[in-house]
Amino acid sequence: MPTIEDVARLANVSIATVSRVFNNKPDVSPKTRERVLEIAKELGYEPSMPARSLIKGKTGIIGLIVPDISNPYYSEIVRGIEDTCRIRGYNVILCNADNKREKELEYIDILKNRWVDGVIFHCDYFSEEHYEAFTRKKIPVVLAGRATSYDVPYVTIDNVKAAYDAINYLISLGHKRIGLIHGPLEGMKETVDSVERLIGYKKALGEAGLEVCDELIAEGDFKAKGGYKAAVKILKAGVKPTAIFAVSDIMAFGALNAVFDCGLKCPEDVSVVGFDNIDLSEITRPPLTTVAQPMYEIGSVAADILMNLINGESIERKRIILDHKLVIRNSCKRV
Amino acid sequence: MPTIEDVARLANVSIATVSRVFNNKPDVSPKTRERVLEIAKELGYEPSMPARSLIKGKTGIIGLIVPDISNPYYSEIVRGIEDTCRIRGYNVILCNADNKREKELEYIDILKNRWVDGVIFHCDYFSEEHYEAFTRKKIPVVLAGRATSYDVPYVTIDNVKAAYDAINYLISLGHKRIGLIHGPLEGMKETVDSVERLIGYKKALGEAGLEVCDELIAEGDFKAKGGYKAAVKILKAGVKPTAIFAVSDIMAFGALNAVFDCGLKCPEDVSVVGFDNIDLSEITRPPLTTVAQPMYEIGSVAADILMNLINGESIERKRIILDHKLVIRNSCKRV
DNA sequence: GTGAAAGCGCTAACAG
DNA sequence: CTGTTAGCGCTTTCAC
Repeated sequence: MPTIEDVARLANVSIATVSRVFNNKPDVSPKTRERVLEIAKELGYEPSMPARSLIKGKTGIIGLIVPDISNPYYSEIVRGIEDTCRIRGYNVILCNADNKREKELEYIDILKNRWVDGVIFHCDYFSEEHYEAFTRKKIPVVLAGRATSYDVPYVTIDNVKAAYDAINYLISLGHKRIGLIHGPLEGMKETVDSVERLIGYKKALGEAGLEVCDELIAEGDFKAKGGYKAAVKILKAGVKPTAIFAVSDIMAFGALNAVFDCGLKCPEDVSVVGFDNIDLSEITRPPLTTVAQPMYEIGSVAADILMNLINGESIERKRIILDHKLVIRNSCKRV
Repeated sequence: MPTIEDVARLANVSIATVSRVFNNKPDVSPKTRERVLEIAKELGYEPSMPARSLIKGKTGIIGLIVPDISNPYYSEIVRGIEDTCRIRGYNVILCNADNKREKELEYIDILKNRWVDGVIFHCDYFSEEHYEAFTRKKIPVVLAGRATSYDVPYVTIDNVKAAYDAINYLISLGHKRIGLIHGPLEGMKETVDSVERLIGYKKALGEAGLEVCDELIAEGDFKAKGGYKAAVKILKAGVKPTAIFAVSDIMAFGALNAVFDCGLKCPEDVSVVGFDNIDLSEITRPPLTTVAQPMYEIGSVAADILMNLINGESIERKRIILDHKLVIRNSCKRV
């Protein structure tokens, strides 16, 4: 590995000059610049980032903490983040934390020691402990896909409204007994997807004068099997639902199968609505009607905000609510 | 941000001693150690990784170049890699390269400048150019999910055998007209998944005395829509296939729908076999029979090999072929 | 325009 | 056991 000194020696200049060339500083004569570049190329020299980081106090790296990269919802967000960072010359350190407080805190620590310029964080519930950790360590942070009342920038969607829209659609189709499959509730903290969507669900029912029936509400785990089991539970309950709203597409996939396995048909007997609009949601049979949220954009916007924050640029808005959209396919029917 | 010096001053010791404490060197008196630790904790001091990297010539970071993290197949591999690295104290820089030579090379460059200790690489075809880049820059590299004839460690499965097994299964069920949906062929380089699986397909047919019919072979793009189109093409061809083998589950999902949309039933009229065994493959209707490959393990083993390589430990085997397994569900039927 | 020198925060001999 | 010192490779004054 050639260093700046090797280049300087062979080019008959000082290391300061080489440094100037590689930092595009103006005061270097064209001749010298050319010669330095030539020698550097010959040697295959390129500046060492760690050395640069040490002196500048910046690494050009951002940390990314997500629950689980193997989940399509997150991997799409991550895609948006990485793409956006790449464009602006940042690299991303990926951290899977499985929503475990302990792992998250450990990663925050590690990232801090690595001098990352900032981190994008995604967890089910952004707690005081999290806020404390970032604040104490003075790490710029933005939340992707999660809101918070703490003074931390975030980009997400309006989950209450999104669920509300989905249920209203079902109601507009004449459904009266609508089941709901939510995910883990995290002690009913308000800023958790499932809780917010549950609120939207109840709100819509309430406004339509429909009763909220506990038998129609079941807990899943954001996985297909969990969705399946929850759907079976709802389907086998006393009140026969004519529709089921699962707060994630993956769970909706499970629900779709549960419907069939219970000897029913979707959408003829039971309508199903999902949430997320992941790629695969259009290839189920029937194609899934779902609430689309812009995963890629959530990641991309979050990354942009973080990088602006890092570079001291002013942020117009710290709390960004992106639009969701009901994508109507063929899993719902008028009753 | 407190530095080692701050701690040294307040603890009344030299920075060398503080360094010793944080590197668990033996020759520090328990008293001193304790005092140093206490002060460090008070100050919230932890060693700076960039500084450490600079002096040690190692960063504890490994680079990870994959085509696309938002693809479930890759994200599962990545999961295995990250988990395994985490356990051994390494962090991972994630790079999406979309199989674009240019992006890959650029990332290799960046990772080199960042002094990553090694990289795990995944691309459709490992070319001379790639090999050259890693060799010239002296970056330890291991391929995950891809074989090569170059002197580079890799961990993958036997794609020829895997496809061969799948087709033989179909043949054993009495199928004679078996369609194949492959992915892009990359100029027919041998070490490409699709090419290898195509070879296995032909081999099985050949051994069974069945003819390879071009009309039964179509190209997809590893996406559901591509699989759908390819399946339609095969289904509408002159020779009516009784089975279709798609070399990825996602394409098989598309094929499943194509079958239905052509007014046929799976498995009654057409059997379908996929490849990968991603999570979702068991929730299709019918549940997909598929060739399972151990994505997580591929990543995990590749990471282990790389870290051993980095630490100069001897590698028992540089070329690891993990087992695949035919997972029989309900998408195939005897004819 | 260019060079000399002082660090960035840390580790690793080498003394004592 | 502990301190002193010389860098790791680079950027950034401050002179010339």
